[in-house]
Order: sequence, then C-alpha cells, then structure tokens
Amino acid sequence: MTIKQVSEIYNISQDTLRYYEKVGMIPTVNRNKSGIRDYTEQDLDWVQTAICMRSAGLPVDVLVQYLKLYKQGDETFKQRLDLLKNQYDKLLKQREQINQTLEKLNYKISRYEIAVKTGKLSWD
Amino acid sequence: MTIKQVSEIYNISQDTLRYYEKVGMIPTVNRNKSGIRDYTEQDLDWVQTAICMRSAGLPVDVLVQYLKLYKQGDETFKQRLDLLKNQYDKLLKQREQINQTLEKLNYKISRYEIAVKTGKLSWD
DNA sequence: TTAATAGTTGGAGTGTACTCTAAGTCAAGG
DNA sequence: CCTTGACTTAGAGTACACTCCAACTATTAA
Repeated sequence: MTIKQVSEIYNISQDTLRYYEKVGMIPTVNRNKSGIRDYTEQDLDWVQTAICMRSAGLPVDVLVQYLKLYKQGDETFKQRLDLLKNQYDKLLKQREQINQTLEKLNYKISRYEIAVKTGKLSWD
Repeated sequence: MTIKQVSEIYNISQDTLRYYEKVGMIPTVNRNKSGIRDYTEQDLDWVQTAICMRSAGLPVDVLVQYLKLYKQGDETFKQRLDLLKNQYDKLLKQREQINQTLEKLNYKISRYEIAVKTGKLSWD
C-alpha cells in the first residue's frame, strides 16, 4: 500500500507519516526496488496506533521510547507495561480535567443562553 | 494580591501569568503606585478560568477572542455563546478520543500483564 | 546607606510537532 | 524520447505556548 493511500485512509498528511517513521514512532516501512514505501498490514497497525495515541495527546518521544523497547524484544515487557500504565494514568487525569472544563463551560453556556434571550447576563 | 501569591495558589509560573495578561487572555491587572500588579478577586476569577480552559487544551487565541468579545459588552452575548458552544463540542470530541485511547491502552496493558507473568506476548 | 529581595518591561530563546522546500529519481502515457 | 506526476531525501521553516534574560525600579532589613 502506498503512502498516498495510507494518508487518505487515516486522513493524515504524507509528511506526517514520513515524520513518524523518521523519528522512530513507527518501524521503518519497506521500500520497493524503486525506493518507494510499501506499507504492510503490520505497518498499518502501527500507523493506526500512533495516530490514536497522538490524537489523545501522548507525546511523540514516549511513543518513540515504546517502539525502542519493542524492538529490544521480550526482555522489555515490564518496561513497556510500566510505560503504558503511566500513559494510562496521565490520560485519566487529562479526561478529568476535560470533565471539569466541560462543567464550567456548560455553566457559562446556560448563563449566555439566558443572556441572549433577556439581553443581560445574570449574577456577576 | 501579588503575582507571587497568585502563582503559588494556582501553581503556575509568574511568567505565565504575565504572558496571559500580555496576550490578552485575562484583563489587565491593576498596578499599585510602584507599578506592581495587585490582583483583585475578579482577576483571580479570570486567572482561574484561564488555567482551567488551558489545561483542557483550549487554544490561547480562542480565550483571547473571548476576552475581546467580553470587553465589547452586551452586544456580543450571542458571539460569546457560539464561541463557548464551539469549544464545548470540541472538548466532547477530545474526550471521546481519549476514551478510545484509554480502551486501546487498557487492552495492551492487560496483554502485557500476562506477558510479564508468562514471559510471552499472546496473539500477534 | 547599602545590599538583598521582589517586582517591572520588551524582547529573545526554547521545545514540541509538525509542515514545507529543494533537488532528485522513477514509471507510465503521448 | 520526453514530459508529467508521484514518490524519495535532508534539512529548513512554522505555529504554538510558554520560558528565560537583561536592564531597571522600588521596598525593606541591617
């Protein structure tokens, strides 16, 4: 599968796909005889995961670290587990933060719904 | 209240507080006769809200836009409401993204829990 | 009175994550 | 054969959100 197809499937730029590979967030993709990337199903799995993790805000260097451990083989299960747990906890906190902000926004929104109708903003 | 106190209460750097004011994310804080910031309760409200919104990921320029509308007065209720709703929707999507990633991480974590015990990673 | 401490400003510098550019290669269609 | 278009690389440039710095001023304790 070409980089163009992958970029269309996942709605991500070709530059970003090359960047993810260059920094080591995903394993090196095989090239055909003319040096063009040919993504395998496995590559797609890595791409998919990378995009998922990044869109939730996991830092690039953490994902790079994960791939590095992965490439070191079975000796690194524990380290990979710790890394994943660590990111899991951070995401829980981030979700909690979002929940608080949603509440605050919701409160403000309801005040403005009224303000738009009545022409004035109540209580402070 | 001094900038030092505010920074300690909210656990944010003085530089960041000054930055938020400089870019217009919060209103200008009054200075005493020696030119030093003296935060009022109202200022603290703005600071608090700014920190909350930023920590959920709302962009600085959106918060700047909000304050700009706020300063323009009652004519901008509708615009402020739209802006807030817009950010609310984006946060809902972001939370959904985090939920998906948490699920994925959870799946990986449970596989690694087993891998750490058995010494090998099952299914793929 | 002087030294330390805490604040001020404008502007430069940094880290993160892309995003773009230039120069080149290759395969296919006219 | 030659052009077009999709790909390649290394490396430069950009956007965002701080973060740091230099030079300065004001207050307080010794």
